[in-house]
Amino acid sequence: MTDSEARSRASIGARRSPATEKAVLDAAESLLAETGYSGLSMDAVARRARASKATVYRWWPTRAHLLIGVYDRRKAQLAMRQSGPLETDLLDFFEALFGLWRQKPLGDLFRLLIAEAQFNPDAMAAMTQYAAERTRQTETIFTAAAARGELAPHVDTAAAAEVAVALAWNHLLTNRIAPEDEDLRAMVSHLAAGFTCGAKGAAA
Amino acid sequence: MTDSEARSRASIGARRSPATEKAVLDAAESLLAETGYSGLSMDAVARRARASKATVYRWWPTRAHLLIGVYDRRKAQLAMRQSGPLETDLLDFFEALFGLWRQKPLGDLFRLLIAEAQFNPDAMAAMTQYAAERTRQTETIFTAAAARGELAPHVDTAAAAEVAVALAWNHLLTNRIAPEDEDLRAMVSHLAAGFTCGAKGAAA
Amino acid sequence: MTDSEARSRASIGARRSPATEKAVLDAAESLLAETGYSGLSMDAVARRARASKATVYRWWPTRAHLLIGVYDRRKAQLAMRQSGPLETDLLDFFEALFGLWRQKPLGDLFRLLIAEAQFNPDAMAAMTQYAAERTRQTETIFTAAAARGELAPHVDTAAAAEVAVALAWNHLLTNRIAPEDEDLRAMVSHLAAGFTCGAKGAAA
Amino acid sequence: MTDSEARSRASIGARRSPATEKAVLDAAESLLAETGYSGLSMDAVARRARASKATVYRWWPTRAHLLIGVYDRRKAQLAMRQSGPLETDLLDFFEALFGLWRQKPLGDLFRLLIAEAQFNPDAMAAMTQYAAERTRQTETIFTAAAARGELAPHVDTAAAAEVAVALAWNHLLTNRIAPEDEDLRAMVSHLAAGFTCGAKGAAA
DNA sequence: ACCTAAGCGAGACGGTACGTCTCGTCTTGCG
DNA sequence: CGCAAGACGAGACGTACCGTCTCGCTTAGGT
Repeated sequence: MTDSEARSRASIGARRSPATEKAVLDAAESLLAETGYSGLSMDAVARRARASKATVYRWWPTRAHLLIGVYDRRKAQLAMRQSGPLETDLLDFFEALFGLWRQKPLGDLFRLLIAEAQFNPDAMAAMTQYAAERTRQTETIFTAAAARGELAPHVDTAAAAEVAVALAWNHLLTNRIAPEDEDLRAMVSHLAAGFTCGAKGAAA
Repeated sequence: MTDSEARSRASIGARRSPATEKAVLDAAESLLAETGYSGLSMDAVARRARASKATVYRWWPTRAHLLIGVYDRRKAQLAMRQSGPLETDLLDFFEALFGLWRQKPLGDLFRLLIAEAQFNPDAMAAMTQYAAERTRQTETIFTAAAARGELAPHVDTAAAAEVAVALAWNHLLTNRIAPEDEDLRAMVSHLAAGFTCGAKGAAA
Repeated sequence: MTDSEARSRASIGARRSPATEKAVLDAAESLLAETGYSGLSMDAVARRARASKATVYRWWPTRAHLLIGVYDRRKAQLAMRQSGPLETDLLDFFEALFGLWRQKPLGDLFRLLIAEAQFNPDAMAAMTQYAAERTRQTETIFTAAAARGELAPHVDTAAAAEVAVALAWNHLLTNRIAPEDEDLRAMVSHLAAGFTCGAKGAAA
Repeated sequence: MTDSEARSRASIGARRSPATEKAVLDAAESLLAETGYSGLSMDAVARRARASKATVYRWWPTRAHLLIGVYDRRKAQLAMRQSGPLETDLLDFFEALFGLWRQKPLGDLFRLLIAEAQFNPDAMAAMTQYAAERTRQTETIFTAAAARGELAPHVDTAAAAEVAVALAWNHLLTNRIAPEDEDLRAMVSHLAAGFTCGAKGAAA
């Protein structure tokens, strides 16, 4: 956004200005990248976006809303493969997810969202909704495995997805999403064994 | 007595004052309980503890250090029973842990510690250390089950403990630690099944 | 530049609040009267004026500016009589000036201004400007005396005024502005003699 | 003062340590030179002198006492010549005095002493005493002139000295002690004329 | 030779002011 | 009416200095 753009962004009347929205979210994102979450103040965002504080507050009442706004623009789809066997699919899933989180600023954004959710109900709602979506998506790995007869009879696909997601979060929140992690391979192997043991088509 | 308290708080010379340390941590804890994390400002703590800001900063350089300080005083031991069978032990574990977290301010304290760890390396270190300790403790459930021959041959006790802890965290961070949760019972049952399936002594 | 002009014309923002200005100067003045210069802290002024520190700092960047602000509101005109003879006029001048300085808080205000000027260039500028004004005013005593033919031929009116003002300051700074001072009368008599000796109309 | 000197300066028993006194005054003086009066804090002096704050406070209860202490070590004698005529002697006096004040840190020291005296009674006492001494010294110029018959009959030597000193102060406090000042020459000439006019031996 | 008393460096302590920053609200005038 | 600009009250930030205190030491001078 250049200065002249900013200057021309005065008002479009009694409607929300898309140019301002973009300017504000751009400012928020660049501030996050440059100075971290602590640098994401409403003042700084307004200043950098050449927006008035009133405007920022009108559309993003708290800094958590800004975080969510940036996050929503950025959140990416994860390509899920369910070609089997389960262990391979699970490893693919974890590696794809960790790879996504390793891209700046996606992983940090999600960490911050989880952290913010511990204080802020709005952030909690946004985070919960996203988590549910991700869990549902993850569940497809297990429904596909079930269709292939790989799953043990006791396995509930939703519960299995929750276990996988919980482990992924745990790694994110404790800074263990580095690539080529041998522990990750062992963990996935162990997990798959628990879900497939006793199934007829296991590891077939 | 106020007088002797006051006099003993006056000064003990060029050594750290234990009375002040207690006063500051008490103040921090009560502020956390009353006004939440956002109310835990260095100013407010110093004011309530009748300590000078310099003293607070001398020993607790950031608000995260205060959080860790309060948390360290409060962190409780969890009574672990390994009488078997595994499913019962696991349910006991989750219910005891969630019960602990439901006590004010323990659960919030740990949530805040995890959240703070996402920005603050000191908090991350404290949190990581505590998490490791808790995971090791949790592992005993599984080693006992293994000794009883309940565990499936593929199960690694450390990995199993990590799964259990990750699930517990996930529930805490998404506000699902309410008592008498039927989902919890189902989850534990599902988990135990994965760990025991195929073992000779399973559900014996 | 057209660009900056355009931007500056786009919006002028909110205006300075006169009520706040008065409240701050009132607070500063009352604090000076009650607790002296050392009690004139920015914090205390903001507190008493129910103004935010940012506001105080916005308009009075240092406590010297507050001092100057209070002083500017208070500085009084001195009624000068030039009815002659010079000795009477001079005595009138010193007694009127010392009388003014004896009124709380004027004398202290000026002493503080002179003291502050020894560290602070802003205070020095304000003080210098005021001193020049006062000296010019004082000079009228001597120009009137010259018009009446009372002055010795060697006397430069500006230099004479400087001598008078320097003596007045000296008395202020060494705490000798008490009323009915016999020394003052002697000093003035001596001074007048030096300025008039040898003049045709002297003491006529 | 080297570090080892400082370390060996532990104590000489139940009497005041001259080494410490020197170290403290040296520290105060160098701080004044480097950072001005505002940098002359008790903490900084103690730190630089490797003295304890208690020791500094024991012997110099306020920072004004430090100022006076430094000033007393530094104050210099002024060589006074009374060879006549008065105008030359006066010009010599002013030029010698201004030359002294122009030497770092003497002029600033005296300005600060006068400023400090406006708040602090101790500083006022020290300053008053020094001023009296200087005035008495200055008076010798006029008594010598009187002995030579240069003085007009109305002139009181004490009053004349006060006028001279007041003018000198005025120049110091308003930053007009630069060398080779033509105004100074005019002022002195004017002053001398006032003191000598009508005397038999004037300009003899 | 011992004892007492004071001075000493060190630095923790309760306070409080510093000057800056952010918060969320409000006001002003342009488009 | 939305907008940029920005003043405002409130108050936290982290640093610095205030003056007081205790600590453990060193040493002078009296016993």
